[in-house]
Amino acid sequence: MKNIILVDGNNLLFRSYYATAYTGNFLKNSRGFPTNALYGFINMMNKIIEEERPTYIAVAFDIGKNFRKEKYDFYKEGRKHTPDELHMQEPYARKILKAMGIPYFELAPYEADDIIGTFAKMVEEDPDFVGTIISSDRDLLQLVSPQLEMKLLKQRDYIRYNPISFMADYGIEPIKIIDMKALAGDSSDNIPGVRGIGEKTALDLLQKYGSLEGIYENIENIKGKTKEKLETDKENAFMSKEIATIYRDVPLGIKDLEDIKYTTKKGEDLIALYEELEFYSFLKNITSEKVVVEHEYQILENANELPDEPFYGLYLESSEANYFLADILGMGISCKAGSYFVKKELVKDVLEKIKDKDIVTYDYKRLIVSLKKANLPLIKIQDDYMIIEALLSDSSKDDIAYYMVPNGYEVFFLEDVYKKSYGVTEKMMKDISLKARFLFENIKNVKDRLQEEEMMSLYQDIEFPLAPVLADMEMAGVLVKKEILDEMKIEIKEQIDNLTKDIYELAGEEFNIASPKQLGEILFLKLGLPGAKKTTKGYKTDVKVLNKLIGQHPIIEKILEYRNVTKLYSTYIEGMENYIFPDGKVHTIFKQNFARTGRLSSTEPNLQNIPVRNSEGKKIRKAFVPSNDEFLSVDYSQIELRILAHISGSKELQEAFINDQDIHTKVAADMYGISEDEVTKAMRRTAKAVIFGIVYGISGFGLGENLEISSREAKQFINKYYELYPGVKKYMDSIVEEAYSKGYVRTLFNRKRVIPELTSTNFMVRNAGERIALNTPIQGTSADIIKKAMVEIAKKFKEENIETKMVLQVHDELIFDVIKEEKEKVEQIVKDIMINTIKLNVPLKVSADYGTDWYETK
DNA sequence: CTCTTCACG
DNA sequence: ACGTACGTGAAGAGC
Repeated sequence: MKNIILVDGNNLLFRSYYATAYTGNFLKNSRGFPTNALYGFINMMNKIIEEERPTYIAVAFDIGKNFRKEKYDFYKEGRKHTPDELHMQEPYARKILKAMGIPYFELAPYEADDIIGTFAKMVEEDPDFVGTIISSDRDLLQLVSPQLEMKLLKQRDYIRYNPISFMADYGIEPIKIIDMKALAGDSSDNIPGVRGIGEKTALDLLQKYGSLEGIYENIENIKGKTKEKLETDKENAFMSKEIATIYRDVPLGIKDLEDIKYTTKKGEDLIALYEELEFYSFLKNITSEKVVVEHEYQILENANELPDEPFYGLYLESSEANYFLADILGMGISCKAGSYFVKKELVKDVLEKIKDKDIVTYDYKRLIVSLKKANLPLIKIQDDYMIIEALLSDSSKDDIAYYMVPNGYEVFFLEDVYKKSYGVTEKMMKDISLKARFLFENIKNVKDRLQEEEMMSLYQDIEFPLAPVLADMEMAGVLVKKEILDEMKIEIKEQIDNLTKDIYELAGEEFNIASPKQLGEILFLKLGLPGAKKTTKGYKTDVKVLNKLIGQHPIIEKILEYRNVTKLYSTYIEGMENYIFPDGKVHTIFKQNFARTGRLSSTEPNLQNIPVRNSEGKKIRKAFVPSNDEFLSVDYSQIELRILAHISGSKELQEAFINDQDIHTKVAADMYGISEDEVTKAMRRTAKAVIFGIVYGISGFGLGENLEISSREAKQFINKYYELYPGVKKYMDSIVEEAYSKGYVRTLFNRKRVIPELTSTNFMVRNAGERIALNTPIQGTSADIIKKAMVEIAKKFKEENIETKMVLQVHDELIFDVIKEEKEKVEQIVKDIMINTIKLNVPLKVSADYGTDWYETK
């Protein structure tokens, strides 16, 4: 099959330019020549080649006069003139394509769309071809056909349309895009359409009457204003249709599609261009493409064969992602003298031999659990490459292959390793030893970078020592009483059955209540309830929507209850039972370096989202019981707010914490201008919502939704808060400004988060970036503090020979499985460390609770 | 495989 | 005028 790719070159170049242009200070080479558009353009072309694997390709550009504009003066009127900085880059886009071996076309008076249209026609005349059009311009959707898809580029990703998916989204055939433009017009091209008719009405009309012509033939069946509008602007409609129609017979001067066959070309011309533009990263990619790291290794037969050296790279490969279920596939060891594959049977001897040496590994926590599980000796490790890379890179990956493959170390990705069920192949042994070699060769480099980024202390004092602490917590596990879950199961099953029956009766038919699509149709079509909100697929039926409908129909409350109980049933009862190991415990896996703020996350099962807010759901916690005598839960009170008080320097806020006031009551009193004993529950609730919202960068609208008040009122609350706490407002403004200028923010412990959203041209995405800038230092510092406390607690427990186990962390809370003789001592140590692990300008406060199951704890 | 919904801090 | 609170993980539906 011949795969053809048709690229809208102008569109890609424009998008790349505007992606970074708004700052006014974008990429230039050392001679001041702007290169920002080209940089993005090359990136996109490389990605297209890599992802689409074209066998035929053409890029189309606009050039010179344009026949639509010649005929209709207003066409594309009001468009800003192409900025000089972009104009200068245009010829280079052509040169680069030529050097890449990618044919491009431009021909006045036609536009890029018409050129693509012409190729589309040629594709349809040859059944051997299939292909994809690439652009963010929706006009081109009219060319979608059974042979030709379109990748419609969006801000961050894209949607792929074929005739079927297009029909599903729009309810009309792709070619009818033309008729839609004829009716709704297009403000970006200044196509008038019919005044007063937008996309929604246009689609409705087209779904009914098929085409623009069909609509006017049936004009008598159309009522009211719409009819009037259609009659007034009939001429405009047909003219708009003409303008929107892509021309498909551009004289391109090629024989057939064989003329645009693609053959990779990355020769000297391209190198020269990259050098001129100073695109060193691209240069490295094309030159390093040939540089595949050669790798020799030995299969170790005896531990004595391993040379005695001071420093080794060690990599352990598991048979699956969850290391509590996995087996050891083998181990790689690398040192100056060479690289070795160590089979499972020999791991023990090798570990004995190197136990006092310097060792760097990848995923220390996995190593500890895997060795322990296989009854192998645990050895001391100096560094964990995975943790270091996670601190350094913007998106963390738990698969070492992501760091190796781009550098020429050719290994399988874990996804593939875990798929293989036919034992340890030669390729796998090679890969495993190569991974160890990669660690050996590159650890110095990443540690230097860590030093440059000033995160060495974060790594050495917190993240690295935390890995074995988490390993111990995971291995300790939490005991779950299956009998209790089973009891609840029976009870809840009955509730579900009853609710199902009631709902069917109230709806007048049977349907899948768990399907938002079917439920939406029942509620809003069949029962005709008001307030329908559409998503792309159907109606929204989430809690917010349903809550607004309470009182309108008795089915609503039943559905809410149904949602409650089925969630409990499938996620927390059945779901939890599936994770219980033969020892009667669940062993969650904490992801240490995944969350962008530095928080932990918990998986298989997630023990950080066990119900607590709702009294029915909270009962699940009765099933979690201590292995020793009691649970102790110690949580920080309002840690994020205390951090805000500290880093913002707000004197008012700090004082409130220093005086140990109830912060929500205090803020409520200030906001309403009354004394604290006059504050009602509702006032406190409002203040609390405002305080939380501030930390997240909320808008008046958002707070209004949350409190069910008007946006205007909500905005007034927010302004009042800023007035009372000017330090907070100042912090918010300055951290956002700093984030824009540096491109990243940091926590108190120097953890860094790059925020690419801030460079987006999209208003929405940029706003989200600002909120991230605001929130990350707060959430992240809180994560740093509790991580540090955990390390210190584990250390102290060890020193004092305490056998009580720390078992869970839930962001601002630590849970211990306590031996009763150690109770007082443990509580003292934990509280003391949590409070004093860092000195802020405000005191930290904790509260402790005991229980014989998790339900009783608090 | 993506979307929607809902559980937690 | 935009579209509307940060950070997660799991389950079910439906393509």
